[in-house]
Amino acid sequence: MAQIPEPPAPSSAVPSAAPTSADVARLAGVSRATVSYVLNNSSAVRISEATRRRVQEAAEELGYVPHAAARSLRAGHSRMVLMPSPSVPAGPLYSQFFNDLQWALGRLDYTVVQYGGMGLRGDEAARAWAELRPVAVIVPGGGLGPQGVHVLKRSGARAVVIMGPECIEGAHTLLLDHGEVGHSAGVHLLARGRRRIGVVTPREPGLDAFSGPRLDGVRRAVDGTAATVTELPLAYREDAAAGLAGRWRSLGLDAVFTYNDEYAQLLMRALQDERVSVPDETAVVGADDLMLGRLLRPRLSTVHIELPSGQDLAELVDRAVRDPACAPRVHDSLGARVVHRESS
Amino acid sequence: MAQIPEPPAPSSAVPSAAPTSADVARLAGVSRATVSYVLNNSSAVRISEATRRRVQEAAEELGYVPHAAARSLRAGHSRMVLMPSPSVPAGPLYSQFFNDLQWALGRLDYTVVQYGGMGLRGDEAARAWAELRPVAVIVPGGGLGPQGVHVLKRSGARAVVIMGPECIEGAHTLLLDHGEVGHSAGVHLLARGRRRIGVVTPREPGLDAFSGPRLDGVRRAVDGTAATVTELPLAYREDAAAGLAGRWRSLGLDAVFTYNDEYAQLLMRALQDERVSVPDETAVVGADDLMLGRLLRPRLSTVHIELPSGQDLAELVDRAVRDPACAPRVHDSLGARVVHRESS
DNA sequence: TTGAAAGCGATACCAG
DNA sequence: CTGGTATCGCTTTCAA
Repeated sequence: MAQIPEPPAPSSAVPSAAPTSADVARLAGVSRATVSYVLNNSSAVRISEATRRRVQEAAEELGYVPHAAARSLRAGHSRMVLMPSPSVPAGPLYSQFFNDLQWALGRLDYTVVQYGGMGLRGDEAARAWAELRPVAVIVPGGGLGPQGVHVLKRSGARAVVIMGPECIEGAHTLLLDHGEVGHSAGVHLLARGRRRIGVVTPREPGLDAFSGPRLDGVRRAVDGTAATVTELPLAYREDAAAGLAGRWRSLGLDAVFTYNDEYAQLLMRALQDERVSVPDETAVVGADDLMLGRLLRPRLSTVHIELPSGQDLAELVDRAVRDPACAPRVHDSLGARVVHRESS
Repeated sequence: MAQIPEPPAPSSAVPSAAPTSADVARLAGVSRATVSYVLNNSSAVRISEATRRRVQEAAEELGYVPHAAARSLRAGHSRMVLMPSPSVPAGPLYSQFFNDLQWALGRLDYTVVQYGGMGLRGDEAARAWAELRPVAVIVPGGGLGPQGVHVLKRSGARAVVIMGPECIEGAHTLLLDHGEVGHSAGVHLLARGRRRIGVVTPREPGLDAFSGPRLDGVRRAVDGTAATVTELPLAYREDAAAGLAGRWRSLGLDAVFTYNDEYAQLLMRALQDERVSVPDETAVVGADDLMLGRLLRPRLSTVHIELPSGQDLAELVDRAVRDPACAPRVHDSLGARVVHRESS
């Protein structure tokens, strides 16, 4: 099967096809098997130093890069940990967590891949993720049913970790009960003697998954007391905040819990521009304990959220991967506690 | 073809291996080829309605999920756009951009994958990325040489887009010259009559790639004038800011440009706690035009950065993929302009 | 110590 | 209209 050599490609044009291990083998004058042994440092077999060097030089010269898909197809598994990216731009809290996690999993020799699920919902998305045959999947936020988990496991995922409000059959769950966040805030405000509590919820779409439970948490806290809860939808814009602040006194509230510290900053600024005094007239409590809260005057009281560390989650994933028999557990995480500063 | 129903699998056990197209074919009583035709809606071939339904039902029943690696191995290409994730937690500006981009590429039927390169540098990393055989690679930040670009192209990447300070042979480049950011700020401060300019640079590692050029930009702006530039390293912590503010008057500065709005907020707060008046005694200019700047009092002057839209970049990628002959171009982007508010 | 060859799962060509 | 079959690039067992 004589092969006509291709003409040398012009240097700036599209380079000829990527070299395969067969090309390396040919150049080194050995078989593909030998190439594989050398390049993977296979300990099951001893290769002479001379051959080893010839292969390595050939690989270097051709700029050989192994084909991950072919490899994992053959191996029947990969070390890819898949993490669908959230559909809304993540906050600083999440970014930090994700970075830690990525680093920690990297140290354990996993490859973290953040995948744009794009519009697919729940069990639909699970199918798309399963096509990649990841060894583990970490799903931030809910929306994945037992069906989806099953699909993933069937397709080879040895661990499915859900970070969300409810635990799902078959999956490890990091129970992130955002209700606790609102609840803490509510309890705190009640204890400070506040009775008419406003709750700012973002008008921005996609945040409902968090803001809903946080609101409910406040409701739960005041349940059975004489206090009231008023929902205050607010877009993250100056004019919207000014509007809300403008009719603030007519609302007759003596406290407000905002979705997070950023909304608190927005509202507090608008209230101050309206000469509504904080905390005397209205107490303000934010959430997420961002740095900016410490920089406000008065300093912002906030609900600190203790996420599991990236390190911890990485270890959980690794354990589950190595021992798939290990029963999916529910981990009650997300400690929420109020950091009392000056605004309440 | 009577099929003995499998006993219901124990719900919590590891499911049996993922079904392949061969399993579907067997259950439907057809060949694997037919399965492939049906499931891909192949128009090159006509399949009877009856067969079509049988195949689809079989696939449904088995919970068949195609194997992406096998598919792209066979096809010789994928529609994966790879984007190495930055090594430092990204700011809000970048998050927003990335989300747009992901969405826009999704609409063009690409799959965006953010990949944790983890510690590998430059051309080393390129090899790791090339293993995935992506159809395009978008690299935020520099650090990739012509070699790396070549490796990627050889391995099948039809487009390599670099978002960084210098243009690289063979790659499309979005020239993000952060020097312009500092330059605008410097020019602005000079025009406002300031002569002794401090520049806050983050002590946090990993931000040097941005803060260095921004600092140099200010230097360039004052070059040939009587004005001076003083670098002020600052960690993003309250105590560090208080320390800097404490010795502020001894520095004898009449203006400061901070790395970004967040550092500006941190410093401004500390200055105000020290009764240093802004802008009378010291003008403050931030960068990135974040919402928080508008909420400070005095309102923060800042350098607004016009990133290319995710939409635009997605179209650039798509064009380059469809027509690889299209010469790599350098796109001068990142318009930087000062938004003058009250702090300067 | 090295080589030949059998697949991994999906697709597309060419016969029937 | 449908079924064999070669093939993508790589790993690994078995023979030489």
